[in-house]
Amino acid sequence: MHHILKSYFQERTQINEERLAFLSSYFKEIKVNKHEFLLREGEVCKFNYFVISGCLRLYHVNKEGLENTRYIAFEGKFGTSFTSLITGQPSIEYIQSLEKSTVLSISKKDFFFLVENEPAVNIIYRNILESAYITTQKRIYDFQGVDSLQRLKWLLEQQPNVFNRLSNKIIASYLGVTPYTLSRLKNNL
Amino acid sequence: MHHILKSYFQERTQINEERLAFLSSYFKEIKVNKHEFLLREGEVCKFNYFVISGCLRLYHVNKEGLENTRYIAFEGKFGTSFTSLITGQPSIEYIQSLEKSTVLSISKKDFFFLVENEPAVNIIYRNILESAYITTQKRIYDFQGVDSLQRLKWLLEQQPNVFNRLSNKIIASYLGVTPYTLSRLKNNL
DNA sequence: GAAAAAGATTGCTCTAAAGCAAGGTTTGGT
DNA sequence: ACCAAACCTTGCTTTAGAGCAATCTTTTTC
Repeated sequence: MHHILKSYFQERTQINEERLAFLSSYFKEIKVNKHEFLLREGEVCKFNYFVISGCLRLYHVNKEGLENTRYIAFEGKFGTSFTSLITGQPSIEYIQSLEKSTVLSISKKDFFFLVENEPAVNIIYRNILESAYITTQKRIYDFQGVDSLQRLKWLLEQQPNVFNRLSNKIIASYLGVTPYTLSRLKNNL
Repeated sequence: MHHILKSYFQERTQINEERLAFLSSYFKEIKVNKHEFLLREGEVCKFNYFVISGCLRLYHVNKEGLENTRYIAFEGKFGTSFTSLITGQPSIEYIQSLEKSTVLSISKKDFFFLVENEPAVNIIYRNILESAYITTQKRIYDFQGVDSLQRLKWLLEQQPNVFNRLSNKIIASYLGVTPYTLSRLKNNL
């Protein structure tokens, strides 16, 4: 049982060691290389991932071939394409590791079994959805109608990890600007 | 008990008449005029609303005074500032009726009581959060890096109610363009 | 550790959409 | 039904950021 997963549950629920050991038995540790894919567009997402080290990126490629990054899951966070996991439809987004990473993987079936039958996981799932709601509301309001320099400053303040650990190409696709523009913006910081 | 609320629960859960009657007793019908506010920026949100007729708009005003509309709840939908409801923090967004509307209101306390104690409401809440997740993922991917004409076409296809029932000013603030631009775009449809 | 590939920077040009102004239209209040 | 206020449209100007090309730098691979 990984101490990062343990803390994650203990910070958010009252759960005893026995239940923790039980539910953690459903997670399987996997190692992924930099730039490896855990899900590709068109595939149905069958797993939820909890990042132990490294990070996962959720992104979409539009018809013009333009990449759009929606979320980065760093260590200590869950990350998956919940839209595909929930609906069972093929995913429109990719899940890719951006660094050599270790993640815990749990199957969709097991995850939703625990959501129904293990109160702590029910709380965790609600928590994930609520956090996603709050984060996305913030992102919509802070991005729309705001110029790119302000968005960059927002990122620096709100998500310093994204700015410090990831390449400009990824940051640009997160901010919704071209790498050219991002490069220029950095001169104005 | 309102038949629209009844259908809402029956479509999403297995719930009997008795439990339905019980939980519906927590909702109180209120009438609001066009352009009336149910929540203003800075206030803590204390209610969840279910729209019977008319519609509610969730929007934010940024420091430049620019309005940004995030969500429209039409009849048969729940709508509130969940971020403020969940966190207990003052809301950064307004809730305003855009038409003469009838809504069912349930207090935050009662709502979360039912989420914990009435399985159907627990399912409904999860359902609301999951839908919000799916909708917002879609919106982020379909809006970012896409020009304004394509966004307008998307709206027409995905949310015809927004296009048909609301003023251009509101539609523009939903699409993230100025009313000038929207007016011109409509010539290119 | 060298070659290749991917990524970053910067000058220049181009374009989508913002911003302003003025005139026309619709809506709402009394 | 009338007046005021809000809203919509359209011509003109300005601007933020896209797109391309060339060069430089860092990272990956064998």
